[in-house]
Amino acid sequence: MSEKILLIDGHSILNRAFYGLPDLTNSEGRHTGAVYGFLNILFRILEEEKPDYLTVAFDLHAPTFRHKIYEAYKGTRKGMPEELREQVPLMKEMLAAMGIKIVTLEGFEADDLLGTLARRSESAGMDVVILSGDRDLLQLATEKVLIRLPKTSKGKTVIEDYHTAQVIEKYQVTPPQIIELKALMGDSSDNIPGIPGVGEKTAAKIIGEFGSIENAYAHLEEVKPNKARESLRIHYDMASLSKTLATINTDSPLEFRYEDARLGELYTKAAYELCRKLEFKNLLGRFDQSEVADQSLELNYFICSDLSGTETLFEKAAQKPAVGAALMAEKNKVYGIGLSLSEKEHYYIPAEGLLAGEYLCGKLGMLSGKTRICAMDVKSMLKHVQIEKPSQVFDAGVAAYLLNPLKSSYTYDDIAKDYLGGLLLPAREDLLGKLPLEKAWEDDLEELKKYACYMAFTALACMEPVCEALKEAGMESVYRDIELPLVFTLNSMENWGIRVKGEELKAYGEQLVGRIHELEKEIWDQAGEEFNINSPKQLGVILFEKMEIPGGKKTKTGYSTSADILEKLAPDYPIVNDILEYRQLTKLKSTYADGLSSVIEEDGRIHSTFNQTITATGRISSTEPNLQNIPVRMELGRLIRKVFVPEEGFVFLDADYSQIELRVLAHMSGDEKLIQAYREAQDIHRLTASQVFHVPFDEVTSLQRRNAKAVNFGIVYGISSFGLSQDLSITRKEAAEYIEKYFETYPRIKGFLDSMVQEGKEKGYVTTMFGRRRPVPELKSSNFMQRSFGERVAMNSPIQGTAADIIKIAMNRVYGRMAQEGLESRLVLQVHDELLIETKKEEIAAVSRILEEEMKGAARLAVELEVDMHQGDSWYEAK
DNA sequence: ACCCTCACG
DNA sequence: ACGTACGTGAGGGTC
Repeated sequence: MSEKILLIDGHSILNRAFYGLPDLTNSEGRHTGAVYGFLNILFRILEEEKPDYLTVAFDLHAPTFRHKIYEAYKGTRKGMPEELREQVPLMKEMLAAMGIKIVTLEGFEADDLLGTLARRSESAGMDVVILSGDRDLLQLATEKVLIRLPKTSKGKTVIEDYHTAQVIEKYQVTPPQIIELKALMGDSSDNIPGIPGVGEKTAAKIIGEFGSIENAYAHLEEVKPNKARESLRIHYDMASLSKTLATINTDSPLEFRYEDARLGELYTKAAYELCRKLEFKNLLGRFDQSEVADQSLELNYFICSDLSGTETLFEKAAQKPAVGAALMAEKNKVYGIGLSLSEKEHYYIPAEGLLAGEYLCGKLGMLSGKTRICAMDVKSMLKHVQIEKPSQVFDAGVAAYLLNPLKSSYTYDDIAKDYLGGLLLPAREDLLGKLPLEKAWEDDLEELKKYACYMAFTALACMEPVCEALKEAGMESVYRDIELPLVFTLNSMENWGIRVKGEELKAYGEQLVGRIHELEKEIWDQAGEEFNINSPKQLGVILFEKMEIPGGKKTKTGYSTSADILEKLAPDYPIVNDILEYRQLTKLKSTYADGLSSVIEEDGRIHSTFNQTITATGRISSTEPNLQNIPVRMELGRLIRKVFVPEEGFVFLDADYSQIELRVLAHMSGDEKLIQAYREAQDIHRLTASQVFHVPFDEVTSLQRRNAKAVNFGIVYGISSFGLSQDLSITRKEAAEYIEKYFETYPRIKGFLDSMVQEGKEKGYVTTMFGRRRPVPELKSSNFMQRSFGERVAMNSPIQGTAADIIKIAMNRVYGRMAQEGLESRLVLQVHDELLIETKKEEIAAVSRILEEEMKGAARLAVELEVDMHQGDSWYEAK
C-alpha cells in the first residue's frame, strides 16, 4: 500500500475555525477558539486518513510573486481581526509542541507550498490529502490528490471531498480549469479582477465549451452570450493576468525532507501543557496520562486505616496552622477522607470498619476547632462535618470564584494550574473518568485515593497565594465578610429546605391536564392536522407555511415562534391565542407541577442547591430544582406558590427590597435628582415620567409612567435604543429620544455609566461598591456586537453585583441574629431581592424586627433601602 | 449536545 | 451594516 501525506492550509483552516465557531477565551482572556477548532478538525482528519506524513503550510507577511505582478493583490492576510491574528503564533506553538512540521517560504503563499508538495508527493507514488477551507485548491485535485473542504452547516462541521470526478460533477470543469473559472469570475477576497458581466454560470459555460480562456479568445466570435463576448474582448488581458494570479505554483523551490514530516507522537508533554494553559479540557482526554505523569506532581501519600494511627494523625494535624481536607462523599455516603498536612505529607483515610464515616467526620469537626480546614468546597463538607464558624475554614472554590467569576467550574486541577505556578495535576476526569464516586470506590480505589489527596493538597497549598491574590485585588473583605459566612448561611438554607404539599401540587397538575387536552384538540382542528405543538419547527411550518400567517423567518434554524412574536398575531388568529395558552399550561405542568413533585424528599420538603460560584455578577443561583423562578407574574402560575407552606406552628415572613438596583444606581452615581426622588419616597416611575416628559407629577398618564419604568429598567441593563424600542414596541428614534431626555434629567447617571465603561476598558474589569470584580474581556473585542455587549455588561454588573452584595450581607446578618437570639425560625429562600423566613409563630415580632433592621442596615446608601414585608400561611399569601 | 422557549429577579 | 436589552435554570425537540 502506498504511503499517504496530509497537507494542511494553516491560515485557511484557522480562519475557517475562527469565523465558523464561537470565540473562546481562556481565563486569562486569551482568544483560543480558532486554535481549538483547528485541533478538532485536525484530529478528526487524522483519524479518518491515518497519514504517514503531515505538514502545515502558512503564508508569510512578505510580498509574494503575485504582488510583484499585480499591485492590488490582497492575498489572505489583510484585514485579519486582532482576535484571530493573536492566535496565529499560538497555533504555530501548538503545532511545534506536537512535533508537526510547519512549512513557509518567502515569496510564496501556503497554496503554492501545498501545490508543490502535492505534485512532488504524487510523483513519488504517494496518496495526497489536502485540507483547506479555500476552494481554489480544487485545481490541485487528481485521482491521487484528494481535496477536503470543511464546511459548517447548522453548527456542525461537514467535509466535502473532491477527487477529479467530484470536481467535474460539481463544477462541470476539470480541476485545472478551476483556474479559468476564477480568472473569469474574479475573486473579491484576493482582489483578483474578473471579467465584468461574467458570473459563475456563464464562466462555467464558456470554459465547458472552450476549455480555456485563451481558446475562448481564439474563437471569440463563437462565445455567447453577447455581453460576455464583448466583455472578454475588452478585458482579455486582465483575464490573463487573473489566471496567472489564480494559478497555484506547483514548482516552488521549497526545501522539504519527508522525514521531518513523518507523523510521530502528537500527544506530547509540551502539547498537553499547552492544552491545559489554553484550557482545552475536551482535548486533554486524548493524552495518555502515563506519558505526562512525570510532568505533574507525584504525590506520595500514606494510607491510614487503623484506629490508633488515625488518632495520632489527627493529633499531629491539630498542631499545624492549617490542613487541607477532602471529603469523599456522595449521596450521604462517606467513602473516605484525604488529608494534607504540608507540601509533602498526605494521607488517605478510608471509611470502613471501626473508622466509620461518621467517626471520621466527627474527627474532622473537632479538628476544625484546633486548626483551619482548607477545602475546595466547604459547603459540601458542611453536609457531613460540624464546623462552628467561618474563620475555621478556607474555601478555595469560593476564593477562586471571586478572583475570576467567569470560569465554568473551580476544580482543584484548575486552581493548581492558576495559583501554584502552573502546576499540572491530573483532573478528576483523568483519574476517575466519568465514574461516580460509588463506582470508583468499587472499581478503582487507588485512583480515588489519589483524587482525594490531590484535592486536599491543592486546598492547603493554594491558600496562601490565593489569599495574597484576594488582597491584591482588594477583595479580602468580600471574601471574609460576605462570601465565607454565606457558605454557612446557604448550607443552612439547603438543609432546611422548604415544605411542599405534594398532594396539592399533584392536584394542581391534574387540573391543568384537562385544559391542555382541550387546547390541543382545538389547535389541531384549526390547523387541519395533528402535529407536535411543542416542536417550534413543526409549529413554524403549520403557522407560517400551511396557514400562511405573515410573520417570516427570524432564527438560523427556521421560524421564530416565541411569545413576543405570537402575541402580535394573537388578535387576528384564534389559533395563535390557543397556542400561547397551551404553551403557558404545558410549562406549568412540566416544569413546575411535575418537575417540583419529583424532587420532594422523604421529609416532605424540597432541598434546592444554592450555588455560590456560578454567576458573573455575584448573584447566587438555585438548581435541582430552581426555586428562584417560581411563577408569580400570572395568576394561574402564581397559584403554585400555595403549595409552598411552613410547617405547623410556623408562618412565612417574606421580605423584599423595593427597587434595590435603582437605589444602588442612585447611590453609586450620586445623582442628586434621583437621590432626592427617593428621599421624597414617591412613586419613582411616575416621578421619572414627570421629569422626563416635563409634565406635572399628578398629570402623568399611565402610558408615560409605563415608558418611564421601561427606561429605568433599561438604564440598569445598560441602555440601548434598540433594546428599549423592542421592549416598548416603539421606533428606535423614539427610544433614543426617551434615553436622551432621561440623561438630561439625571445627568450624573450618564456620567456614571460612561465612567464604568471607561474603567472597564482601562482595567479590564468593573467593581461593585464592596470591591467584587467582574472581568469584561469583551470590551477589547474588535467585533461591534461583542464590544457593545461588553459596554452593557460594564454598566450593569456594578449595579446588579452591588445589589447582590447587599442582600448577601443581609442574609448573613439575619441568619446570625436568629441564631444569636436562639430563635427556631429559619431562612429558607433567597430570590435576588427577596428573603423568605419560615417563622415560628411566637417569633413573628422578633423576626420581623430582625429582617427590617438587617436588610435595611446591610449597606449605608445615599438613599434608604426600603423593605416590603408580608406574612402568610403559604408563599402565595406572604407575597 | 445544542437550540428554542419561558419561568424568575 | 452589524443585530442586542442584564443575570439565571429547566424541559422538550432535534440531530
